[in-house]
Amino acid sequence: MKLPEAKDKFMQAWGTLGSSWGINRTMAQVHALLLISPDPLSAEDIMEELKISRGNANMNVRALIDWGLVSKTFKSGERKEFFSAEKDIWKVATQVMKERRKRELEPVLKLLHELSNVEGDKKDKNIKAFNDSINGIKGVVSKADKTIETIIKADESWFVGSFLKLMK
Amino acid sequence: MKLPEAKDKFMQAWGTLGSSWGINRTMAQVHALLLISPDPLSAEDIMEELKISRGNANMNVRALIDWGLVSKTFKSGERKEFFSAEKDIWKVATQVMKERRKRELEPVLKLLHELSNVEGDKKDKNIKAFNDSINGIKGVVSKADKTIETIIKADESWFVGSFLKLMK
DNA sequence: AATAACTTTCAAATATATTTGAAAGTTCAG
DNA sequence: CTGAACTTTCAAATATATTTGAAAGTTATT
Repeated sequence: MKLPEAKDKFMQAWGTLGSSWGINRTMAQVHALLLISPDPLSAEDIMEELKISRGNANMNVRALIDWGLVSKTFKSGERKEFFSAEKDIWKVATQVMKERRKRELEPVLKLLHELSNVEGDKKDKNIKAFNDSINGIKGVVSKADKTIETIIKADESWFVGSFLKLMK
Repeated sequence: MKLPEAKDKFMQAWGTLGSSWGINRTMAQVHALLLISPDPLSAEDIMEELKISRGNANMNVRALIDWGLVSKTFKSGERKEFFSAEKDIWKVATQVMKERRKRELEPVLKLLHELSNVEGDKKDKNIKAFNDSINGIKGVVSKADKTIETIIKADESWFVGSFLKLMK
């Protein structure tokens, strides 16, 4: 397969994967494009490669910066901004985990805590079923939360090298 | 907080969480409803509780069955179907991981493999950047894939009890 | 201070995803 | 069989999310 075709398939696939994980398709495609570019790209480059408007390019690049996956760079003598993506995929993965943990897991945990004890007769089977569910979910969600925290703090070599051995 | 309010907040939150993880909001709400119901519910019950149409209720219940999270049950003397959700949250979590792995991770891995070696001069920096990206991603994705596989095979007590200790 | 080179914003347009509801399909009791 | 009780389907309607592009904003240069 030639490079242009491969690039295209990759950006497509990254976009699809992103959108099934709650990340806007175009944002994921911009990310893919920057990931495989050896040099930083300008807004124009992005608009052109992905055939998207200036506004769209701008918004999605901002979002990626907000997620900590992309940063601005400057070329001497050029006034416009260039963008480049973090190339270390392990860092990308931990950064995404960190953000999603903060944005989604933490609020859910907070709510689950609030829902932990409803008023009323603990013998009522509706109340009992509810409390049991909430507690079960709370257990698994907070375990997942702590696991992610540990993974984020661990370094790549640990993950790559030891994880599977430890799990045996 | 009283039960009806708590139920409502929970179904709401589960719906929101679902939709940021690529699961249709209503499907997640139906799931939440069944999770906290001590007894199986009929299509009518679901329609009424969530104020959704028959078709919608039917489609989402089917999808949940398809995901292995909900099953049909019957009441003697009743002709209609009742539905109940798997109550063990650990099983729910592993089931979801299993499905997403199959539906999303595996196809991406297959593609990454195909993209692994593009034709052309390995010294060309565009080709080099592309190959490096793809290989890096392939490494992390397949590691994640294997990790999920291991977690799925492990049992709950392992996860709950030993995971954090092992990670230290 | 005026202009040029750029970036940001956001209301309107478009595209995508979900929901509805009525018709068609199925199953079962009589 | 037939009709009643139920489930499924799917085209059209609705709701939600994304995209556009032109105007407004910003910043550097002369």
